[in-house]
Amino acid sequence: MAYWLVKSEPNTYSFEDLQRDGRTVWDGVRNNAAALHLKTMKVGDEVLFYHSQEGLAVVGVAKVSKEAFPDASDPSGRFVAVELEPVRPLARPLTLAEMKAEPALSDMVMLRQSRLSVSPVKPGEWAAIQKMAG
DNA sequence: GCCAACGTTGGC
DNA sequence: GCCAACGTTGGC
Repeated sequence: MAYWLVKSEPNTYSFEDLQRDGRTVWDGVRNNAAALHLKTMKVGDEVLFYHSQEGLAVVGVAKVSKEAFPDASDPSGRFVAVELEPVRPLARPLTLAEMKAEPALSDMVMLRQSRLSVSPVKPGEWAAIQKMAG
């Protein structure tokens, strides 16, 4: 069981949208490093859902409900998608500023590589985030 | 709106 | 195979 973080612009697709839909195909990733992470995901892995551009906070937890399959929106056939389901919203959103200020999170991939849209989260980081979010 | 980070493309 | 130019993402 592994932990991940995905980014989405809430204007485009928010955590509320995921809760409404019940599940969604996480496609459109066009970055090799991010795609590699998608390919590594297993059913049941838990995923932090982060709102970029607007909100700038982790707002909920999702889980992988279907492992990597070819991204139908990618004509080259190189990239993959997964399917995600909502688990629960965080008790309160955990902002980027709070995460940056937390020493336990200083090595987080998403903080070190701000443009990466899918990144791994270490168990210790996951625990710290759950604690901070109440 | 600007700019830093960084991945990708294409000329050589 | 290198590297400059360019495009995209995302924070500020």
